[in-house]
Amino acid sequence: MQITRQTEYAVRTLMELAKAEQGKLIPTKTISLNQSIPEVFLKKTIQILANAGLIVTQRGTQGGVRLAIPASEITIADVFTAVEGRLAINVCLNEIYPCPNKPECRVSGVLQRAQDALVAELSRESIADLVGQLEGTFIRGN
Amino acid sequence: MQITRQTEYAVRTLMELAKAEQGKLIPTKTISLNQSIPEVFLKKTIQILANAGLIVTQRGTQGGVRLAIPASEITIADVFTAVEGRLAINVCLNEIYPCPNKPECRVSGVLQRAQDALVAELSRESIADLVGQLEGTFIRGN
DNA sequence: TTAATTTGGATTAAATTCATCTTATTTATC
DNA sequence: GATAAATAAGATGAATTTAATCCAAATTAA
Repeated sequence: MQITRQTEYAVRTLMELAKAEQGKLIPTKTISLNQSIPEVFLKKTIQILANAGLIVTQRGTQGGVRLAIPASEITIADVFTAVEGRLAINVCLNEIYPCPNKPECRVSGVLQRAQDALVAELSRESIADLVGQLEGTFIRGN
Repeated sequence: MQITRQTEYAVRTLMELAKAEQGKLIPTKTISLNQSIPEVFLKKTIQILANAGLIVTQRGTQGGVRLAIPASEITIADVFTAVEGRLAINVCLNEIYPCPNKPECRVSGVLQRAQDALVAELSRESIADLVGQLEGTFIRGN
């Protein structure tokens, strides 16, 4: 019942990018050093965040990583979903899971409500909130 | 970010006992069959619940398992804690974890609030609620 | 007292997940 | 072309989860 290290790493990576100058590319190594995240593991995390459309990567010299959308539009719940996949605190809450007695199952009922409460809190705050950033200052790159 | 199968098994085990006649001993095998829980694995779960003081076990012929306290006094959160240990959705939320910048860390802040919301929901309902049982009918054995 | 039943507890093992490391490739810039 | 940096595939080791085996201890009934 714990999030993985990678999920926290992802949140901290996005915070690091949010704190940087708008649109500026930050090398993975810098994030790794600033946030004490194992570099090679961070690379994988960055790929995940890029595939999820939360960040943009740029190869080559002067390359690096930057936010793809404003930090104020990335909720913590978004990060969780990007890294861990669809959030489900129990197998049975995954719509793919073939639990035969789903509608009337009272266990899944409680778990669903608990999960909803969790997600609501995680959706309440954005990366921008975490770094104490003012809104409306993001300039979309191209 | 998922509970273990064992935690769900524990909830279902307690529900099974709550549905039984008050104070009646139910053999592990019966619970295993009724709830489709691997028998040997269930034994371990039962030991955990017994150590947590939620159930009472009795060896020998006609032996089995029964609730140690009224089903209305066992919340789902209690079961989670008994099986998974102190509930903490991130390592840093464990008071033992030596995160140097705990007080001002905003990540742990969000996570703490999310966890609180989760626990609140899990504490709202008891095993008795899950089986739709009337309260006040429990007779404490000796 | 003996046999049957049932939990207790230790050990082992398979499967999965986590976290990290390795190595090589591609891309961009100077 | 040399260099810097991301991309990608995959290997590895540790931890966790889930499960199975086996034998010991306790209790009850015949």
